[in-house]
Amino acid sequence: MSNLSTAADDILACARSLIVAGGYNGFSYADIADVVGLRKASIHHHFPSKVDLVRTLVARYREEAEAGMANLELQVSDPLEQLRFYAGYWEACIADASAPFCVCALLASQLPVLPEEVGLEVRAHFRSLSAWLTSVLERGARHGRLQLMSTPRAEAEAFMATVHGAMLSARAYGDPKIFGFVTGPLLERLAPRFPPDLK
Amino acid sequence: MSNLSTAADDILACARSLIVAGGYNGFSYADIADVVGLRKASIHHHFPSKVDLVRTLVARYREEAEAGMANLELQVSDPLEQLRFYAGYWEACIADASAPFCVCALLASQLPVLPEEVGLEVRAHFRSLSAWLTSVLERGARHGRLQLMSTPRAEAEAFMATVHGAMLSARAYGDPKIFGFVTGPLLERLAPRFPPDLK
DNA sequence: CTTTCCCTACCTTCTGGTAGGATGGCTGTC
DNA sequence: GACAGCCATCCTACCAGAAGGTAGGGAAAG
Repeated sequence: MSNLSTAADDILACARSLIVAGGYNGFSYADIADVVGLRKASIHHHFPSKVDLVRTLVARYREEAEAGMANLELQVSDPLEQLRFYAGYWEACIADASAPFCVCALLASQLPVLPEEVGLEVRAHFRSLSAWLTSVLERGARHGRLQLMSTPRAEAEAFMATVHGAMLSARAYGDPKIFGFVTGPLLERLAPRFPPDLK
Repeated sequence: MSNLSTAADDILACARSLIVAGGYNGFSYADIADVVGLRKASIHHHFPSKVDLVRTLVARYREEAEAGMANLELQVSDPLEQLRFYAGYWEACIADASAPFCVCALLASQLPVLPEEVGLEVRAHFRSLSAWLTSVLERGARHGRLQLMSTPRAEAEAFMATVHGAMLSARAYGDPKIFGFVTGPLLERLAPRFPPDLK
């Protein structure tokens, strides 16, 4: 076991951070080669074309995201706490600059110029994230743990949009704190004014 | 008067729509040349470098935005109506696909790989938009025309983030209606439950 | 003795950008 | 009005480097 096929993983990790920084056209095979310490041709050995690389990168990202949502369902039962955890995850990623943007959100902004296969993966992530948020909000509303002002679906789309917009603002202002500044009140608003049970 | 220096305007308009589609690295001088019917070298005559082109493009975009805000202050007095107009403007742009994304929002997502001069303009737009939204919300709250749940500044940042995120979702889903689906409830929530005067 | 991984070397196309020439409209001056 | 000069616009032709990608060989592990 141990470090099986580290090279491919390194390449994917490097490409991910490069995409997060500048999108699909913001990096090249040469950029990756410089960072991981391989030659361009060796990158092509692992991922024949750029489309291959980015498609598998996004596919893996989606798997991780799905796993994260599934895990959150197991570990945390309270819907509000699930949302808090989700927002907190991104707040931490942005604060320590380890992954200051969602790969799919960034790629989605360039959808019109994305290779079709990549675009399909990106869209799928949006649907999956939206579906999960909808289910969390629906359950929270049903159990009186969340206070919605419209349908779960509408609140979910608004929640997702606000989180993505908060990432953008944090980047635009060059200030990680703006993310929490935006998502904090968003979560507060969803918390019930008079908690049905005292925690 | 009449069509003075139409060429430069054509180039800027074309570059704008190309940036809206794919960002700074998503287009080339050759792409512009194909569309406006000039040769690459002629584009360089009007805008010596790509940085020149995009910097003036964003500067002009900012001027238009500032003018739009100023005009809105003159034409519409009610803060809620101002916000509605702002959101409605983008809803229309997205629906007819004429400008399905804010140039600065798209460029902001690629800030780390943007030339510094362009980045500065982009950041300036965010500050200016945020400042205007803050003033609208502050005034609305003061006059009882808007119902805020936190400070005007916080609501302004949340509003801006949600609008940007809604643009992203509309693009990701390939469905212009999602923009209104997200921004509609956002505006409703700001509208006073019991209007202080009956319109 | 095949497969995996990585290499050097090379290719084609695209990239932003430059040099320098042709056209043609606007000046000022006689 | 004629004429020279200027300058804005657009062109062809070119360049160096970066883009994504290919061909084929060497080492080493199974």
